[in-house]
Amino acid sequence: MICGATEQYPGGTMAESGRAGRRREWTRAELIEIFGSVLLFSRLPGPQLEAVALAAERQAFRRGALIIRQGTEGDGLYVVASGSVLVSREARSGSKRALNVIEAPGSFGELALLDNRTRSASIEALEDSELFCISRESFLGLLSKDPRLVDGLIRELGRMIRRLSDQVADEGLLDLPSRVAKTLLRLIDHQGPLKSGDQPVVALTQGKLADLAGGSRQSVNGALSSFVVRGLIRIETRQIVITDLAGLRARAGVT
Amino acid sequence: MICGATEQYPGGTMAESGRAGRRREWTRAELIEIFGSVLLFSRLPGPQLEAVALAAERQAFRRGALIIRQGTEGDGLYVVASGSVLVSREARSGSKRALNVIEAPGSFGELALLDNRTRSASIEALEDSELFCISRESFLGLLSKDPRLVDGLIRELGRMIRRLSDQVADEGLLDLPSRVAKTLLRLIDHQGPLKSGDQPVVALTQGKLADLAGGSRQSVNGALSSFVVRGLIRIETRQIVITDLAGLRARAGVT
DNA sequence: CACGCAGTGTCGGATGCCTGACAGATCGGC
DNA sequence: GCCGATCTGTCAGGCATCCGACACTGCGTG
Repeated sequence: MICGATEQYPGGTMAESGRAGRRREWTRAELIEIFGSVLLFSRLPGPQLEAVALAAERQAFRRGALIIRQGTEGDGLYVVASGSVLVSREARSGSKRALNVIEAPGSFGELALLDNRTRSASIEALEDSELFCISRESFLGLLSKDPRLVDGLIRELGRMIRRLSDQVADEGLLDLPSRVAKTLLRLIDHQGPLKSGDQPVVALTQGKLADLAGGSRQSVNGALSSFVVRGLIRIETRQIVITDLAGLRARAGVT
Repeated sequence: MICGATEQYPGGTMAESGRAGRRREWTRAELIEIFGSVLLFSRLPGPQLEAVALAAERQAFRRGALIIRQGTEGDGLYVVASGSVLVSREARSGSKRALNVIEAPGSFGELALLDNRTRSASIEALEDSELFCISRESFLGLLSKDPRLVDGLIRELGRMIRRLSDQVADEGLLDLPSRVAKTLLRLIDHQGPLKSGDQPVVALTQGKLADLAGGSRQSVNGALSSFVVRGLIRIETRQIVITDLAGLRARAGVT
């Protein structure tokens, strides 16, 4: 057991459930495609990518499953191959604050590579998802063999810092509706460019969106309703469709 | 002019003003001491530290001077040799949010090394301060010559991420008094261990502390007053003395 | 197919925090 | 040593947001 708990399907087979469901193994080409799309590994050529993928342990999680519990031991880096996960921190009081959503292809757990502290956040699967887990030891081995990985790591960390600085600054500087708008924009712009004609979609319950925006579910619902009135978005169950991207940008106060 | 604007003393000599005042040049030993204490350079041996110091341009700033303006061009890394600086972001509206205080010995501007974007935050001198500025070009040169620098950079970035994650989570999860308490704790624990007998001191005006904690000056003042009543702190002009560290930790909700 | 649970929409009261205002204290420059 | 600017302390009014409550909808599960 390289990467901690693996009993993600406690006594049952994985149910096919929407687009995330997937039982077959990945082909070599697919793996290279996925790992190469992760910023951390983006500088690596094909063969090295394959080596990374080989060092990883495949794991699958159902929608809602807890992948990492904040405060526990664990030193693995995870690559999200399919599906998406929610990064959140919880206070002693039980209330929790969501920090980020990571969609395939993406990665999380980079911090555990740098120090040996306990997990700083909890990770939950937003849909049925498949992850690849690479132990700290394996990663450091790869790192020493290929300095291009260092480059990717630094870029990844830099991006995280910019994002987090933004979030801290927005918090308390913007009112809730603006924060909601900004959160929506943040979520759609780090899911790649969309196919032409399609409208960007944020697939989250309003509750989780509220955790991300730092407000109560009710208030976020109110903000969203006001956006609907102005034709900026359309609300569907478990997801929000952006119908007027420019208008939403304006509402968020982005130039 | 390697590191941007340098006219920090517009037509005047630097006034001796408290502990920060300092006119003479630094000795080689002092430079090594300072640079070696910066996490970014902590892994480098003496000779390399000296090389780094030689690549840096010395600059001095008066209390209150604007060192970097958010949104401007600039690619230098700064080392704080004496004094302290405030990192903050401002919104279009003019209101600003302080992110962090960096005291000597410390560094800022690491992000500019990673990408070529404009400055993501403004930097202001909290006291008369002396900085050493290293251009991106110089730094990358040093980086390629000594891989130990990479190690330091990654550690530095990792620490920033943990700190920022904490801040985002606290925001909106804690009420203002708790946030104020936590901000005070954060400020004193990354200024090194104190001499025995001394009580930790946070040298900030209540206004700037409010910017850091994400509240209004008035509310922060109220929170501080309540701490005084409970004997946790003592308020002096332009600084706050922690008289009951354990009590303050409890108030912040830290175990 | 029917039930249960999760998600959505909406109220109204309670309140923490902000805004604006002002007086006294302290600092720093002339 | 004086004076302006900065900093601290405090109050009252207003409002954004939270919280608890409840009805309705729709998904997925047995």
